[in-house]
Amino acid sequence: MTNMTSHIHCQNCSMAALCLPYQLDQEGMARLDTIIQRHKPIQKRDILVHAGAPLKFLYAVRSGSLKSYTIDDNGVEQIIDFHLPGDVIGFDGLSENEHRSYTQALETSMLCEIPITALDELAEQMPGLRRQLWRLMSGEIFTSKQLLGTLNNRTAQQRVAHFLVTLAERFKERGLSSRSYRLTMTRADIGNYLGLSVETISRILSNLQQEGVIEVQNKLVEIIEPLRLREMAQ
Amino acid sequence: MTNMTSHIHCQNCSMAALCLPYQLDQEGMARLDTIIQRHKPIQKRDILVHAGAPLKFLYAVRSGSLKSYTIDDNGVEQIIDFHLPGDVIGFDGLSENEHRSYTQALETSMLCEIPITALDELAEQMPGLRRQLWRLMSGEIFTSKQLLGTLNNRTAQQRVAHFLVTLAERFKERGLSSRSYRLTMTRADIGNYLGLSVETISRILSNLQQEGVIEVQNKLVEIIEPLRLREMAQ
DNA sequence: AGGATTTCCTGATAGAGATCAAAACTAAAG
DNA sequence: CTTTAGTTTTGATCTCTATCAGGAAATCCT
Repeated sequence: MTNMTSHIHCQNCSMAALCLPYQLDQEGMARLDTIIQRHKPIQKRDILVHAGAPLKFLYAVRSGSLKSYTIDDNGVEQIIDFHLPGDVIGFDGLSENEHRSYTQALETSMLCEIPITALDELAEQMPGLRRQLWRLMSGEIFTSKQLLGTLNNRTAQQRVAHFLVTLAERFKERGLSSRSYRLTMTRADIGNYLGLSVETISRILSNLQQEGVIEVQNKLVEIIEPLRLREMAQ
Repeated sequence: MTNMTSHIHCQNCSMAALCLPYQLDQEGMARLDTIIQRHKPIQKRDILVHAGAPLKFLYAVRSGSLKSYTIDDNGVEQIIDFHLPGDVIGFDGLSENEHRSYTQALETSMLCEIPITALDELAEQMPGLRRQLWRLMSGEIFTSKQLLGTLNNRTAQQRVAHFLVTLAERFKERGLSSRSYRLTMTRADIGNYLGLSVETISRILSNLQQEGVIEVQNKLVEIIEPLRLREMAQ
């Protein structure tokens, strides 16, 4: 074994249900597993993919978290996504065969590397895999369009509440606590993503704490009143 | 012939290059054509699909234009997309097998109806079709994420300029004039989509006209200085 | 550990765009 | 052709959040 993580397979991966193997049987998982490489862990601030680089692989997050962002004409970063375990990175690049955004680790993270051409061949033979690819892409289309609605016509407090609720839901899907979690991104990242200034994020987190809806201690968030928070998000 | 439009086929459709048949050969187009139904024209204000309805078909726009929107908990409409000829409607629903948004005609429009199950079977056999489906979905992911960046951290004028430029580009792709076109949506629709009030849209269109960048007369837009407009969009 | 750097918080001010209000215009319907 | 409903425009005011500024806390690095 050249790789200390080579004992990890789709068949025993806890994220399988969210990831590509969803609904595949044991044999299907085994076949998918053969084309997937376990990527060495990447460290905080490391960049996984650069915008413009040829798209050879999709990446599935095994552990940790990352952010994707573009850089506009003025050199300003615009965060478009935060990735958690089970998420697949790179779908936005399929149409042009190159990555359309940068993806950077927010903490030490483990990834699976999925060669596109092999995946295409496999999808031809496996209807379940094909359907799951459609599901994942479709879900990404839906969530990003829903986010549009969230950002438009909503106050700063509603946006932040929505962000916290959505994160909680995502952690729950992954078998983690939806009541308390750690933010791996900075306040500036959250602000950038939601179209708000750092100061506004900080103020609103403080307000939500004063109102007893959440507890915040640095990166740690505890949701005290989930229902009220959900109401605030509308 | 029971249908006055039954002589229209993918093989002679002017939108084929933007739509599903992209890169298919004559035989491929013919096969795709057999599963596609020509839908009867729908009138302005008619609703093509309701959010929550089971997703049996995708729709390709042949002519006309439509808007897609969700309705939030407060009953407020949130427009998430405008569809032009060649666009495929319904990808956001694949993940849950039901439509996630309402789609309404902005003017009399012609549509092609594509049964999902038949499309899946065809995609299994035709790598080119499969790849085009991926392209279209991937493109939709990219553009909606890019729009996020456009709405965040941008002024009202930049948003409107971006909207006008993007529309011009889309018309150009479709072989229409990118210099002058007709807006089929209301100012209120544009505002809703861009997260701005009707009044702001109206004021900014007036300003752009005063500055000589565009001419607006009711629904008709003429772009006088494309480069300056593009600059304004950043 | 100790200094350096980044991140976070809080206050004060200003400005972009929402909202309120009303009139002018356009399109649809009788 | 007249009426009516919907859309667009313009003006005045107000509010939310960006920006500027300073300091506190946390984290990184040697």
